[in-house]
Amino acid sequence: MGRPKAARGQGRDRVVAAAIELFSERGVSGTSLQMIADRLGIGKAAVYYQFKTKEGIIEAVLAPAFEQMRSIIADGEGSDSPQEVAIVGLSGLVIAQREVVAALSQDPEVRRFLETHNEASELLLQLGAMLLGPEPAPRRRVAVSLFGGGLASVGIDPALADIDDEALRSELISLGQLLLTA
Amino acid sequence: MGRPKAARGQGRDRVVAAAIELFSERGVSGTSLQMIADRLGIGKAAVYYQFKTKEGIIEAVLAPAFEQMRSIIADGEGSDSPQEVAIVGLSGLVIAQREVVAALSQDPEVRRFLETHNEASELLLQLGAMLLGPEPAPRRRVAVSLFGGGLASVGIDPALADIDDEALRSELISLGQLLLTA
DNA sequence: GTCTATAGCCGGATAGAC
DNA sequence: GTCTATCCGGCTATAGAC
Repeated sequence: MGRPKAARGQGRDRVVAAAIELFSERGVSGTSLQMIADRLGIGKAAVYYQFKTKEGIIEAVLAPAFEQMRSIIADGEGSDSPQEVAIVGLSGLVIAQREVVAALSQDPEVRRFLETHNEASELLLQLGAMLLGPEPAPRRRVAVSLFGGGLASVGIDPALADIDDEALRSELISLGQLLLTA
Repeated sequence: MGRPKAARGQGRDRVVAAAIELFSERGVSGTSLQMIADRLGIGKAAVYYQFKTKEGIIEAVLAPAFEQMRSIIADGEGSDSPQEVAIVGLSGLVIAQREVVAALSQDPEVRRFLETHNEASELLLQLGAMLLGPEPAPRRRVAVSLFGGGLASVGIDPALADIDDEALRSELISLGQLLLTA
């Protein structure tokens, strides 16, 4: 019992925070456990104490974003406009987790990770379906792909760093509606 | 003299073609020279005969895309609507070089490459300026980022594989105009 | 919880035979 | 132009001291 409960998990959280920074700067493949350890000022083996494998770190980095996606999907199921829910929800997700979303959707290593984790790919498919709606025409399908890919890159675009979160969020929602109701 | 001229450069071209495939599947950091050699059925040292460094391969992969960007910029300079030229030109670029464009704009290793090659970053800045126009409002700036990032991901989206090039190109142009004139 | 040390593998890159 | 062999360094991961 030595230590207060509040301290538990801090080590893990610090590793995850450093990993997010590095993943978005250098990509997952370009980030070594040594780099994560160096950024925290600890040794490589100390990182292994928190996570037994690099894949475990990837999992922990992605977890909160997937949690938020689950909640968007749940919201959409009770709604009469799932598309609207998805546009608003995903715009909020990008704002809330800029770096994570970038790593999430743009990194090839993460794509490979998803291929071996069907529950996660399933979430992405469901969100895609919400945006597409029933029997989408080619134009809508292109628009969904454009919006999805664009969202991720907006999250990390340094050229937009001066725009505050609320303004960015409302622009994204409005541009999403423009694209997907065209 | 032994060999017909047509054969010259074939070795290099084969390496570049294999590299493009692998870069878009696994990212630049996730692709080793051994993988490139294996895909061609040759040894690693044979790849080094064509390119002295991995960076040389990256350069050769990106070169045609940058060439096309230069030509878009040149077209825009004589036009009274550079924004239109950029939308049409970039949509065509995505179609012409789907995999290259993906690696180009989404890979962290390529971003690092660009930081050390100012001529290339300069081209991207000029294209960005063409899309933005003079004194862009925040909404336009977000739209440009969304369009740029979205374009790249449309190029590699397997869900759009059944849409033929000409249809995709015209949808992209039309969606680009919608976004950027809003 | 963090360290040093080490195992074992794979990375980029080079030399030299064929 | 392709090969084998090799160098050296960095990688993930583990073992064991503190």
